[in-house]
Amino acid sequence: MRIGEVAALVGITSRAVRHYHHIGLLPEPARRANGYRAYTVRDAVLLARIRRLTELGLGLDEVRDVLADDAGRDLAEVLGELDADLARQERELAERRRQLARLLDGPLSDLGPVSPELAELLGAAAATDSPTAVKDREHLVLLDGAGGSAEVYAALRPLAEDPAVVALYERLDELAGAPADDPRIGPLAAELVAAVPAGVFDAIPYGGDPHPGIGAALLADYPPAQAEVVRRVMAAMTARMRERR
Amino acid sequence: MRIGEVAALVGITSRAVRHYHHIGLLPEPARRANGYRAYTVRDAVLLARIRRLTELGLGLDEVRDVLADDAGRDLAEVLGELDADLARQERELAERRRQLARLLDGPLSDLGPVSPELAELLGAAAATDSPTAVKDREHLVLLDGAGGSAEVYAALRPLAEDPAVVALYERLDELAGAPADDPRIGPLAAELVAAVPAGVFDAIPYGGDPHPGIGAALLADYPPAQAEVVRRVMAAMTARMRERR
DNA sequence: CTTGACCTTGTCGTGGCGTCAAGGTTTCTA
DNA sequence: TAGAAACCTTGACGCCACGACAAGGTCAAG
Repeated sequence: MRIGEVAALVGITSRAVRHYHHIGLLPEPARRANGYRAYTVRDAVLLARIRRLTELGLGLDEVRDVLADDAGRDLAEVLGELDADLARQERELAERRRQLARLLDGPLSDLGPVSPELAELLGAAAATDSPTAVKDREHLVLLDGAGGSAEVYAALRPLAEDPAVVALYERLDELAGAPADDPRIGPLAAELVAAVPAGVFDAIPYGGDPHPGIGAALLADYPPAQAEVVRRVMAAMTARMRERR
Repeated sequence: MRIGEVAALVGITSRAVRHYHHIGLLPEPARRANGYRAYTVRDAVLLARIRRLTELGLGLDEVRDVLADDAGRDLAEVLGELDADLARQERELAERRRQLARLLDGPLSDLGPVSPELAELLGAAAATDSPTAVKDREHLVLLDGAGGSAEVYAALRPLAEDPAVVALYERLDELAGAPADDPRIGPLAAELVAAVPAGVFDAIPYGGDPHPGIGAALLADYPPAQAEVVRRVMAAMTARMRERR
């Protein structure tokens, strides 16, 4: 048989057969005078075994191992491992599908896919065009990906529903062009801190300061006066969280 | 933020972030004086979205598409396709696991994993060390991989169980060193053809001659006298099968 | 001043082949 | 008898999402 014939017989491509030669899985057969490979029935039988094993999901080097020790004992062992592997993959797949279903079930945030808990919180929040409010929500989305906790969201719920919070955001917006020593900074920071429900501090998982660069980048994201407010609010909050421990 | 910080924040590796830059999925941020990349919160938010999408199983170019059209419409569409794809993969996985279970359930042939139907037939066949019998079974295993039919196996069942067939194989063995004109060839071929149950011809799916090289290789697998017997048996069988159509 | 933890660019490797490229051989057909 | 179609040969690159390594430069702490 020529290579195309043996390949068609066992149901694979000639390229695959050549590949098996290349990696030493199948010995090179004799050649005809014109250089064509001349396959025997034995080669075809071997190829058929290779095909069945690869179709089960074995890698080519696993196939080589199985073919090497002719004993069926090793085959059973490898197949056992393979089944465990497939079971694991199946679980992962099912898990991803569950995540997907949860995403498709709820409303799709325009900030991308988020956890259903956060999506619910964002949906409950008062609608506003305030730029700082939008930024704040982006930060929530960011933390959501970094393992945001449903308890924090629950604790934030009353804050999100409070219509008064919109006014606070708007006062923050007004500081966009203000200098870093604007007199409105102090009072606004104090009011913001006071607005945060006490339960939030208990819910936030406190795992030590992560990286100094992150806080700096957060502040760099705001114009000077706003950054100063944010700095004060964060300082007050971390201080209060440190008290708790 | 430096690259390691933003990577840790969103839960990926710095290498992945650089990769996203390389393929244009994430724009290169500004550099500090020392050449380090300086990431903003916006970058982190983008990376978090990328991470969530890739974790769902999207490819990076699909992620790019989703991020490109900011509309949530396209996202739902892509996620729908993705779910269909995952469902397909899940079915394939389950199918492979079923095959595996069937293999592990029955006895493992020393010729490698075969369909349970063929395994059953081989188990029922009379035990023998005859080389031509072994070869014959290898051919069955080969055809099994090429979509062997359970009906053929059922039709062969009485032949396999017949103790007289062992004697036929042994007479074929004896022709190993004989010349191509040995007088035992004719009678043996006739008896072999007569031994094949009529039902086999109905069961064999006849799809025209596949490739001439295959038959030639089959004959080349035998010494001259045996090859002549095989040639006659096959000629008789194909002739009878052609009659049927 | 060293140590160690970062950062930079660039390149190779992964798995199982698919897909050209640039030829040579064989066989069928006009 | 020529030419086209269908084979075959070796060789090399592409895929996908990075991991691992090399060979440096940078920075803060002890």
